[in-house]
Amino acid sequence: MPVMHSLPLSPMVQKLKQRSKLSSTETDALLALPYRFASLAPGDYLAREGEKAPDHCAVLISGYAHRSKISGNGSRQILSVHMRGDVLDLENSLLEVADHSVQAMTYADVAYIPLQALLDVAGAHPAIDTALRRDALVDASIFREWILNVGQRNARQRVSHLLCEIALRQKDAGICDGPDFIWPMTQEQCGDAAGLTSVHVNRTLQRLKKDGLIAMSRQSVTIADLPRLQQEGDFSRAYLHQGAAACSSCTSSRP
Amino acid sequence: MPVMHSLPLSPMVQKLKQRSKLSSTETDALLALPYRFASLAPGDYLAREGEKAPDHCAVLISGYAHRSKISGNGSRQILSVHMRGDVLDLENSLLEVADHSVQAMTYADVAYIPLQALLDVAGAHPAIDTALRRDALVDASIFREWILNVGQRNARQRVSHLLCEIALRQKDAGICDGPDFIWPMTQEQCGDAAGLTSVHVNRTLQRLKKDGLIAMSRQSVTIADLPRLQQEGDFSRAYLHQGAAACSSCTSSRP
DNA sequence: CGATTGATTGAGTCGGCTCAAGATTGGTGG
DNA sequence: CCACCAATCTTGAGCCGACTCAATCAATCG
Repeated sequence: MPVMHSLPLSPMVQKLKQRSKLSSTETDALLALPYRFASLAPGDYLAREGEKAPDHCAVLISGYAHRSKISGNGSRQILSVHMRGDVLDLENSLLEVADHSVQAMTYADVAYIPLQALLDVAGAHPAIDTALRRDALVDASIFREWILNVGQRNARQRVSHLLCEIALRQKDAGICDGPDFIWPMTQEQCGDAAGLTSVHVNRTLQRLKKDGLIAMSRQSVTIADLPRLQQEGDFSRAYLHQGAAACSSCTSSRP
Repeated sequence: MPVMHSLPLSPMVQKLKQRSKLSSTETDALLALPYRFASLAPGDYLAREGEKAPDHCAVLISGYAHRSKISGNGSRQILSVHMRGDVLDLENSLLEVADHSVQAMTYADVAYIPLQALLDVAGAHPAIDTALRRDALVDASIFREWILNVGQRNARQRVSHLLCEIALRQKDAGICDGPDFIWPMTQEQCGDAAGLTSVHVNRTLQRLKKDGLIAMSRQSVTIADLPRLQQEGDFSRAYLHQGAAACSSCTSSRP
């Protein structure tokens, strides 16, 4: 279990600071935002496709969540995966009606911030406004990479790419550091994220194990050979738009 | 052929007004923005993946453009299609380095607006800021729908869905009205957008024709049976977020 | 006019799906 | 502590949608 911060919103602030410069005044303004705390169980909804958009914005304090849409024939597509520090509902809140659902994937804690309070703080501090806008743009960049992932890559590449993204983002978020990281999804969910069936995900993961790229236990994954997994998954971290802090040794090689 | 407005930026203003309320002062401020006019040929780049993000923002005045990314094995994924009135480069400009390319698909006219000028106008007029932010969120919503499209639907559904989206958006943009609309893409590009090969797109289109859903000539498509095509393509226009201009909780407030 | 790009057609192949049956695992209550 | 149940994971066999590889036809344009 992740360590609980004395200030629940600090993971969010930390994340925003990685891409945008924030003064201590601005940091304090964010940390002082009002919020309502809630604990969620796996499957609990933060927003529902088709319903009126909520008038608050949720920040993930611990645990994992995902966005998803359901197609007409009933199949589910997972659109993104979220973790500690991620801002979840600005996407839906500023539009009239939610175009996708947001659900907890694990037990999770969230802070609901009244939308108006967040907008007021952004209005008072241009740097915060920029930081939030940039955060939304990075989300959009990740969506674009996922279109490429499901549209152009084969099963092995898709699964490898997803593994790399979750691992890298956990590292960036300070959730874990070494080659081991938390794998919050079932194979079914992994399939829904990659546009594959769970059966095929299973077989693909087995092959990755056999080839010495990863090792899995129930709740976590060990990446045995990150450079090779990145290459296999055609993964380049550029789309995550993490600042210049990126270590060149972690960057992969896409021509 | 679209009528050239005396004020080149008016298609953009028109589009923003469909989702956000703008006063005449704000409208005038947008129309008075400085810009540099340019004519592009098919294939010309507005931004290149991997290059430093441009310091201007492009507005499409006429013609069509698309966003794309190239995968490691050289295949291209088209991420979105754009038409008259669309704001193109805010996505890339506010981040350090472009994560995708933007190219003209047809002969096209664009207005390059200096980024700072646009940001200044947004800073001075909260409603414009909201409108631009909402525009970016709608783009993100379309990305999400495309993930669902390539991830969960079969070839016939994907192509039908794409046809519906282009047709509906052209109608919303006032480019055409009846069942006929402009089809700006080659079958190759259609394939890259849908995650299919051009060969399979060809066969899929033929079947749609044979089934009486569409009729095609070189540069345009006639949708013979829109309701049925929408049903075939599992298309619901909700994700385009048209007609949200009355979102009371959003319009009045914003930093 | 060739030359080039885009559309069309055919035949053969395969990656990932479907369907169906077990094997593990984790949680629950007696 | 064990029995039981519900998810989840695993494995096998067969099939099909979409791809690949080629060749041909049609349109556009210097």
